[in-house]
Amino acid sequence: MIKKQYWLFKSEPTAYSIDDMKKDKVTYWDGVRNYQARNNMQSMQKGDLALFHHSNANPPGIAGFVEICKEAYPDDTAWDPKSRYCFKKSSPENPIWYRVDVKFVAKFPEVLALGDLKENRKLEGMVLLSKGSRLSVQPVEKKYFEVIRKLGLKK
DNA sequence: GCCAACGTTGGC
DNA sequence: GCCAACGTTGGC
Repeated sequence: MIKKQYWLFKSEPTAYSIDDMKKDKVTYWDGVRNYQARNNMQSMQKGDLALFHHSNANPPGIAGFVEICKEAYPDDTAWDPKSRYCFKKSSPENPIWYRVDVKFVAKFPEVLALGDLKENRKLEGMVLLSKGSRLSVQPVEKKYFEVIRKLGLKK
């Protein structure tokens, strides 16, 4: 049994929100063009859980969570010249970029606003809350994940 | 819309 | 391999 890991995805709700996720049930998380985020995706294992964060939203915050249902595989939008995510150095022989499939698990009744999370002392030290944290795919420690899951589902 | 923080690019 | 310039992210 491999130990379960926890993650966080950021998404702009105007582009793809938790409601889209809920409607689609399963989606592939593509378009990631940042090496650190990619490395995180390659570390994901089937069954891992990931928080779903709304960025550039009002308010920004965590809207629910999802489960990884397919591990990293090449993101073919990277060498599709028609894709807005096209990346010239990428090709089927040398994919560079990867994506994972995720499955909807839960939408929190209310978004957990970033401002409130920052004031929660149980979440001190969480990557998302550190200043200037722009990474779009982040690891989350289990203790933080559990605190957030409880906060989100309790309301 | 501003701007701080961070990543990437490219000249040297 | 340094680092300045530039682009992007994302909270506010």
